[in-house]
Amino acid sequence: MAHSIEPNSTADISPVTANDDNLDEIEDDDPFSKRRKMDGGIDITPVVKPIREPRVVVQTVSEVDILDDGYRWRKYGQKVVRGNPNPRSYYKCTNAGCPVRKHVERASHDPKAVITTYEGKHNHDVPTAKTGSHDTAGAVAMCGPSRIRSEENDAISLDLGVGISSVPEHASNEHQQLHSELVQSRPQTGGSSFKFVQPTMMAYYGALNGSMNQYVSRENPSEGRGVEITPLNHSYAFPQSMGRILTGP
DNA sequence: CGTGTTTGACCGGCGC
DNA sequence: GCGCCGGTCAAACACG
Repeated sequence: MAHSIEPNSTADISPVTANDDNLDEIEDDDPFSKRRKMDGGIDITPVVKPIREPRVVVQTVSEVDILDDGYRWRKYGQKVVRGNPNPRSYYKCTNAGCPVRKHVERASHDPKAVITTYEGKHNHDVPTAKTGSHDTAGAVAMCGPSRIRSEENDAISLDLGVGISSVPEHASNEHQQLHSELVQSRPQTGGSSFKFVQPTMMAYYGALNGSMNQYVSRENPSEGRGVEITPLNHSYAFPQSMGRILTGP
């Protein structure tokens, strides 16, 4: 049992929009600021910062936990959390000034299910190739679904459209959050209560920062739970990753 | 040499 | 007030 993520019984696709009334205050400056200063430093974080980062949870079925979304991540920690024998890894975007973090953990009941939680918005373009070492010449200033690059590896490619360029000057932050929160919350202990969306075929494109969050779900929403409906046979453009996007407050 | 990973410790929040 | 748990930092280490 554990926290069963069963879209089956619960509504899997229900726009939650929990508190969209306040979700707006997205700080595009620096959502995260170090809050603690241990070495005698004075904490310079006067105001309470209700961290309201857009949080996108993507569940994928894969043997690798590396979801290659085109960005470079640096692991900064790993911890075993309760309710899950598998350790959770913490990553940060290596781009300077990019506050985006992501947590990766495997579902306790599904060794193949990888839950990736993205937090924050990238304020830069995708570095393109990871090892290409080529500048971001082709950084694709995309504003929407664009590339689903699959590193011919085991890494999964996921495109979380980002790019501040998408939203030129509408920094007025309208309620541009991911309304894509789909639901499935489990008020249970040790469980995780999150909402998830399931694009089924991993075709999800969410513009974190922007006014656009579009998920493109290929095929109809299967009702399978974590189902690995993903054809692991093909070296398809999208590898074995069918993901569900979950977003939580 | 530079970059990224690993690992232990520490801090802060929350619940009891 | 105490203890637990999640999250983050920083030093050391490994690899390319």
